[in-house]
Amino acid sequence: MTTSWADSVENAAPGGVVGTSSTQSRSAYVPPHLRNRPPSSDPPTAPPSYATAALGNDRSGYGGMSAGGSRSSGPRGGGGRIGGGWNNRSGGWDRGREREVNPFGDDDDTEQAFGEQENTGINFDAYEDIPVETSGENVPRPVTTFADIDLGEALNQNIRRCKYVKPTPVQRHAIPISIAGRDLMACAQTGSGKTAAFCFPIISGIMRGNQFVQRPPRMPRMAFPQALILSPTRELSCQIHDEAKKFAYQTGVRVVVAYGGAPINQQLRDLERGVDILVATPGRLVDLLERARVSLQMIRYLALDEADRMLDMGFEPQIRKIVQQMDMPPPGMRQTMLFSATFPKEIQRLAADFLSGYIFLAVGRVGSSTDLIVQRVEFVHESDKRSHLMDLLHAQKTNGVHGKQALTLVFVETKKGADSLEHWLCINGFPATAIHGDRTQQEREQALRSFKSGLTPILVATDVAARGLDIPHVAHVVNFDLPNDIDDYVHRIGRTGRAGKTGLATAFFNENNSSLARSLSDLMQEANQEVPAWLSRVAARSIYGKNRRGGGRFGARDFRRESSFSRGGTDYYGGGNMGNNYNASGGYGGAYGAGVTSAWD
DNA sequence: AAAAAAT
Repeated sequence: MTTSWADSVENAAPGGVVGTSSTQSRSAYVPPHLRNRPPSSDPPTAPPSYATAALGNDRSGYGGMSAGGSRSSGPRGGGGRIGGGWNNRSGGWDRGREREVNPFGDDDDTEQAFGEQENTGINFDAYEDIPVETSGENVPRPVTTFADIDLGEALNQNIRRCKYVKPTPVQRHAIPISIAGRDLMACAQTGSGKTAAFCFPIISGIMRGNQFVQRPPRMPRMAFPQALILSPTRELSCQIHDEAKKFAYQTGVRVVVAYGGAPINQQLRDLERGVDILVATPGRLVDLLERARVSLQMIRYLALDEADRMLDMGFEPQIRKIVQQMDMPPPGMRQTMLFSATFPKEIQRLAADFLSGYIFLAVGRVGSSTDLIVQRVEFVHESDKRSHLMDLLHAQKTNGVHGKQALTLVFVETKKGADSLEHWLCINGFPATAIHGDRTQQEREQALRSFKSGLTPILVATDVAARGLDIPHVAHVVNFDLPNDIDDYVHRIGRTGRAGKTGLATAFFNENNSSLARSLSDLMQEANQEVPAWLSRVAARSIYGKNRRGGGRFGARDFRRESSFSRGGTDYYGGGNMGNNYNASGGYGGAYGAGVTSAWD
């Protein structure tokens, strides 16, 4: 057995790791990001607060719902998987059968692994004064460090391996809320660390709860996940799965992904080996439920990423089926977390069906409100779009950033449009690829890889790529065709300007987009962007209403406050009896060295 | 009207 980098870290980490059976001597190697850190900066292990925190999510009372009777005081699933302690890594479920793949890929060559990460130069100052609004009853106080909450040593190690030093604003608020067992509707720009915000509490909760959770009924070939994470696209589910695997590494918490377009057999095998957290797209999950290969009766956590999309017309029936018409415990018996950058009122109203006594959390729109993304709108007739795009691409050809070609993501309206634009770009000497829902899953993943690697630095995409995908180094988002919904615009431009980096978003506007004029103009104004005079004129004439968010710093407001406190929509600090406001500043004091980053997803 | 999501 090779000495993994992870083992070395563990050995180097002070604080007395409980349950580590050190049968062999390990080197005392300290990885770069942990050097120069005083031992005292490590989170203490298992402070007394842990016991009380654990009560917060004690939803084990729904025992009556499942068959099979007796409460199990021991670990479930056989094999003594958890063994009652944090950080039990070697015992149990994976013994002999498979070695858990190190998702950090740093077993042998740590330096190289970290050298490839390009997360220096993060502009923490840009996040200093992010406004935060919470509403709901008894909102738990936010934390300022990961150590303020005991997530468990194994998870803490993974947080360190990810080089997350400070929680992001959404994490500071969302993690204590979900650790306290509360339902949550969270509005925060993708790229602000949402994935970790719901994964950390889930993983931690599964680890701590395992010895209390009822053993699932003995049903061969039926999987009983404790957490379900749903997302609207296959690629996003993959991405969440990859992230969750990192966070869950050597915690004993098993993460499996299931989505369409890929052979189901491997997914079935993965499920049979055991799953605690299932990441899925809705269609494939319904399939698995109908085949009776997955049961939701042990679900303790439900997370919907891009929740407003999941509840819009296209997805709502499937989501209702999964959440309300199968065997999932009802609200109050499970913990539900909804995340998105945008949350229209009407969707919030729908979402209330899935929640119980929830807390609404809004973190100021990072991407569009901090000048990190420069937004431009140009009037381009339909017939001129291609040559105009060509001009843009020519102009930026020379602007490669540190040797790497700047990536350009071009959004179009239709799948056909994506194909034809890709073809046109290619025959005109621009290395482009395309992604849309009519391509095979292989083609989709290939396109994404080829784009990320810079092999084809231009990606033409439909809205399949609009949400959630984290593609580093996207310098330019072009809205070749503007969407009809301003929320889609927000998600699209959010593919650039991530992790504190700057980005450019160019929109081609013409008479077909007049319905968007008003909201686009308002949005840009709020983000301190230069609004062209012609756009202001079109917006002023527009018969379409003002941005339904009512302007301001948040992607949405708690609709529950709307009726009693609607005074023009800008009064976020109006002193409603259920509202709380915090200022998120104070955490990013600049105490970071190169290569150390916060948890911007 | 379009896109996404099961086979």
